[in-house]
Amino acid sequence: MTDEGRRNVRDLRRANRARLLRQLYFHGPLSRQDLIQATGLSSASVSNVVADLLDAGLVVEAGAVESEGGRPRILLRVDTSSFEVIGIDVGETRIRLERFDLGLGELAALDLPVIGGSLDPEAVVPAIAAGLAELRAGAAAPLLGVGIGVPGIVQHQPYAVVHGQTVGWDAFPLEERLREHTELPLFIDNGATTMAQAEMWFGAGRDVDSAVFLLLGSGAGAGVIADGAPFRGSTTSAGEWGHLNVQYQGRLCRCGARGCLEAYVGAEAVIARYAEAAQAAGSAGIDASDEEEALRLILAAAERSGREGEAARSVLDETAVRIGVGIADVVNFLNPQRVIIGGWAGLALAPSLLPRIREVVRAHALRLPYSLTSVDLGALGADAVARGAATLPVARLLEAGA
Amino acid sequence: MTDEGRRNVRDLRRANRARLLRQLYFHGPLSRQDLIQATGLSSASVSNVVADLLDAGLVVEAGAVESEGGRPRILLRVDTSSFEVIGIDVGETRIRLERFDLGLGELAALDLPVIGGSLDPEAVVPAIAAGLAELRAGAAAPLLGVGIGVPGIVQHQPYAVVHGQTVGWDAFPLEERLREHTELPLFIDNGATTMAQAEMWFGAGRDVDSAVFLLLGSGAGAGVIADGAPFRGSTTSAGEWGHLNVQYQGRLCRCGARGCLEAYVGAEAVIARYAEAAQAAGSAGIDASDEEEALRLILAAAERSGREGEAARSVLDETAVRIGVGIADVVNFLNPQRVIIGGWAGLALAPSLLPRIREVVRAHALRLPYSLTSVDLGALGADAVARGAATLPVARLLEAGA
DNA sequence: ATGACTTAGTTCGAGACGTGATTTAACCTG
DNA sequence: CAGGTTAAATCACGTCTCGAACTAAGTCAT
Repeated sequence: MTDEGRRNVRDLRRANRARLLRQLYFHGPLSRQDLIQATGLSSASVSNVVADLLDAGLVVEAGAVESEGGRPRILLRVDTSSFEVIGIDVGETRIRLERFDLGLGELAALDLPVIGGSLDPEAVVPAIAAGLAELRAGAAAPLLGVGIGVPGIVQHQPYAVVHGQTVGWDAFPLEERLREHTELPLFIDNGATTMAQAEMWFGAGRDVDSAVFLLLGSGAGAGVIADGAPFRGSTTSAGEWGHLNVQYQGRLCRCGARGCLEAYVGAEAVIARYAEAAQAAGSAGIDASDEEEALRLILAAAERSGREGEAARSVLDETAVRIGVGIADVVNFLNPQRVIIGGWAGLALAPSLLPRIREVVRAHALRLPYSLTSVDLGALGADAVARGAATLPVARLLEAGA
Repeated sequence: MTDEGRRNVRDLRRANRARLLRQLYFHGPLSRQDLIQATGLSSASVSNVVADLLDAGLVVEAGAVESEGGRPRILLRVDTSSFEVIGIDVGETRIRLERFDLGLGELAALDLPVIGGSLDPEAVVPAIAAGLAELRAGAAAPLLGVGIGVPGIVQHQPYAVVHGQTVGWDAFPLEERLREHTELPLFIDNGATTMAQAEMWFGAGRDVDSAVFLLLGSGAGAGVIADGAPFRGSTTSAGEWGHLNVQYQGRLCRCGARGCLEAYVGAEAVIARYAEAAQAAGSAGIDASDEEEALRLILAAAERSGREGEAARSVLDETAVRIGVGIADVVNFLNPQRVIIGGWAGLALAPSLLPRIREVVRAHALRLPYSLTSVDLGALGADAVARGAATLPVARLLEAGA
């Protein structure tokens, strides 16, 4: 039904240029011969299109492969220094800005703490603007654009508006507000989706084309990749994994509903549940300055014997069970080739909970989709959201082929 | 990452031919002028491509539109009599075969009861073969193919194998087995997906491009449409809505897990739950020869006063609540523009339960995705599965443009 | 009835593209 | 340095879409 697509011969060339560029970006360096093999185009066309790309400065020669009796193959690669991009992770506990080259090699980074643990959108805009200015100062190549991952649903109408129901962002016009501070192209998307894109390009999803990436931080979300591309639903709100209902009339979630997964498995929820359990057990609970430390203390407590350890182990076990059930839902409903757990809280919790999580998934998923999937940890660490945000302008470039 | 797509100028023509054919199929009859508007192609190209389609016999002239001072526009439409297709619904309670013209107008139908309420795959194959032979007898045009909707997960490896965990089909090689009886092209897919396709083309999804269709029969499944096309996951198992976990350690589901939605909302589950409730209340329960009658009796009982009515109302109310929660999950996670309830049980239950279902969805869904969606009844009735199956060969024709 | 006007559809020449065949380039071996 | 081998560029050809010119088929005023 979409009215996009090739119409005339020039669109055809654009598509073929994009195809070669993409191949070189993800599998380069390659020779022209390799490109013929990989794309099915004729040698004449590959020569022509490569000449285009060389002229545009997007691709450069990268040495030659040693000859085996004939003319040696000249290798080609994307010139990663031809453009730079900026990726921003607007998290509930901090804002992280990073500058990358076109190949997503990190060039500079900046961490801004969120003041008072509250993500006031009115404070976020000037913070990002200042960070952007600082990062741009060192750039050695034109900036392709700025990608931003946010903790909420993004609606393009046509300028990005963010609905962060759980962090108090009510239809905040982030794109328009940032537009006052910069003329750079802006790409705003849900943070879980950007994380998913980063893991697909460079991490745990490199070798599949359908996967679900769980972002466990203060809350819980997911990025869904289908057929190699982000699945966004009719707005971009697909992937609100944290608000699957796992318990009828269960715990109250900060979204206002009862029984959401996020009310059990996000860092905020785990900490709250531990506080309740500790109180019930008559022990002291924990005293931490922030969520990351609190989570570390709970994990440490679980190693100890006695009532305190018992409470921590029980809270963590239920966390694993709820995550496992949530993953089984995803496996049954979306049939991904892989489920990847990421986010700072996910990366902190999963190493010790993974066996239990897998056990629960096995018990609750249908046999066939279960047999075709696996549950693993993210490969990129906690900066995957910012890195994935930076892939957005690059993806645009690869699609356009210029 | 996909390696499909246009390469040379002939592929370009094929794509444009497909584009025009598709436009005529869904929005015809149209004049060449309308096609220029709709596709953005030049008048010259439209003339050429239309000439192709006329030569191929796929399109015919269909009168003219009255002139407004100039030469009248000649209308074009797809010749629906140029091909016929067969669609088959393999349901848990019956097998339905239908023959259609290319425009999915029904030409003939055949209903085969499932003997003994058990869907033995070894009995299904000869039944389908016999039904096919009977239906083909009356065909007046070449048969484009046979589409089959089945109650289970379909894996193409490369011939369709059906995993119907809840009906006891264990990797049944349906395509190979049917191949022994017919040389017609076979298109096998999950029944919920075919129903979704039918509703998208001709029913409740005509004006959107992202929707979820719930198939409530003996069990419960869903067909997911994203960007106008069926979402199939890495195999075709996406959409196993009935096995979302809605209650930790809840009722035992026939899939073997506990707390699946299907253990609460499928006809089989509703009848079982009513039997338990009636027994607990000391009333007689129901005595019906099949599931459809049983469901009717329960709905009728809910209209009566007294303990019996009370039990029925309570069972139906929980059914509505569970369906509502299951829909809220879908709304949050996939962000569809519409959620449509279909299937014979869904169509029987939903009229009376819809207000309660909507109330529960509202309470459990996030505000934004809730505000962008609606929950409604299917528009095509219970033969949507067979009709949707028949769309599969047609979809192939429209994609190929010849 | 006639001719001016209007709109629909076709034809024509130009420009762009991809392809297979041919030619040129660059290396190796003896 | 000649003969062989493989890579890359070039050429001639066919196909495509497009804009413009042209033909077809109506209406309307006179």
